[in-house]
Amino acid sequence: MDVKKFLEEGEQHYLPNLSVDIVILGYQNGILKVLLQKLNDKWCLPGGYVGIKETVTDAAIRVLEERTGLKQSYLQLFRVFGDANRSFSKEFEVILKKEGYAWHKDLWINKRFVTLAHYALVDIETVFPNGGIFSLAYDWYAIEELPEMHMDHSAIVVASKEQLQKDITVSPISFKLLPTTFTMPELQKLHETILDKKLERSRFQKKMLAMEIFDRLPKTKDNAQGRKPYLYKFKN
Amino acid sequence: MDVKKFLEEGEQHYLPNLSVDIVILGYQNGILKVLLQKLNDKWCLPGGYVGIKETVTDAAIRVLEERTGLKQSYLQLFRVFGDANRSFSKEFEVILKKEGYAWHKDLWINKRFVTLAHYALVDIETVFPNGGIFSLAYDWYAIEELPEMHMDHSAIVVASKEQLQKDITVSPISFKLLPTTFTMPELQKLHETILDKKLERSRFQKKMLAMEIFDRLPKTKDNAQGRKPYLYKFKN
DNA sequence: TCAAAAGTGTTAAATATACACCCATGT
DNA sequence: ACATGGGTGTATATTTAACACTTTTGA
Repeated sequence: MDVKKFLEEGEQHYLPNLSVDIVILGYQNGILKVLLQKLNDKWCLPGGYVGIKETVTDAAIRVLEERTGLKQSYLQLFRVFGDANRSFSKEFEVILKKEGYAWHKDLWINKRFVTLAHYALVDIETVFPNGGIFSLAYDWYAIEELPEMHMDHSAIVVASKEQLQKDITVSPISFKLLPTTFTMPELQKLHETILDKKLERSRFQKKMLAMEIFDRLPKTKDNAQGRKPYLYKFKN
Repeated sequence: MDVKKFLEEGEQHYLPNLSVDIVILGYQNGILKVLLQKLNDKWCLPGGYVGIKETVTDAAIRVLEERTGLKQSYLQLFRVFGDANRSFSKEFEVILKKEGYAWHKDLWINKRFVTLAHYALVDIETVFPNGGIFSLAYDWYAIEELPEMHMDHSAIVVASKEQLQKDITVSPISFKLLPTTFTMPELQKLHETILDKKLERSRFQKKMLAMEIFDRLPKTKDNAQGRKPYLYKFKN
């Protein structure tokens, strides 16, 4: 869809005042990262709108696929941001005027939007990022070193991390951030990164293995020195 | 606000396609109950819409107060129901025609609505129920014996109970369903009702007291026989 | 053969569970 | 005084935590 059509006809296709934002989380070099896109001079979360005949869940899946190329990922609605003056009107005014589109204040995208905030866990190496029709650029940012972001989007990122911290202690989902095969030390490092604290090696390993959701494969050899750890993959 | 004005001017005051539903939970005679209102021939949840300049949270608080008279209650958004064809158009058609209002299919309330499902915990004795402008009646129903309900509203009730079951095992909120003072046996009975299982007396008591969030008062005497249990109230 | 990292075991502490015992009250 | 229900203690099992020991590997 091109921008002109999106601006003029969008309100016929999407529910007004409702958006879907996705904190797409990846993990690389021991750092938790978020996929952001540049809009005007600041950054924002990948997002989109809910089609008039589209389920909210389907909208989130679609947006995630549009931005990453991934069809199957862990995707979870975790909060609703519904402040009374949540609006991108200022941002759109600048960018649309700059790009030469006919901006006017009654455009549907200028309205107040309640957003359904999701987070997604992806294997960063399998992602083919795509910035969408408006953004000038996209990039992965360390979640602890966010750039200046529009509106409440950095708060949404922070909230997603807090939610993820709760979720991984209850439910085994962290491996979704890793390649299909990984070692226990790698999984432990990931947990430590998410939880911002050291975990005890023996206990962590036992807890993970006790769930019996991982299959042990032969060994890896990517370590500088010391014993080579086993590789695991998620069962089924 | 009267019905005519609500129908004609509502779309100027509320966000379209977005509603707030609240599962208002009370506890009486050892039974968990939901406050429902009658719309046409079936029942539905108390609900409302989000004012154009109103926070989502404020909208939920307002709806809860409108229906119960309560200003301070435990209120929690727990899920979003966003199916593509969620609409009350059929219900509104019947009821509005019956009541003699000018119904037409393009009325804003006939559209598809994404609903933000909340649950509230209230002391049932302090509630002054109010059915709102459309309903013919309101009543407390045992959560296990729901009447026929509109659309997905019974699914929302069921989902709220599941959420509550998770929440009370993690966070001490159950007492919000009781009067300001209560006994441990009463609190235990409440938990058993919510969780649908028996709990061991000694352990339950110790767990509750270990949290140190309740103050022990003198005794009660409402028991038929046996030793009188202590009364407790929530600290602060 | 030694250091580093991974895997496993062993013991102690903390929690959870089951049940027993004592206390207060009405009949 | 005894049956009933409430409060507390105790002994056991289970889970969590801390740390030690062993194995594998590269230098």
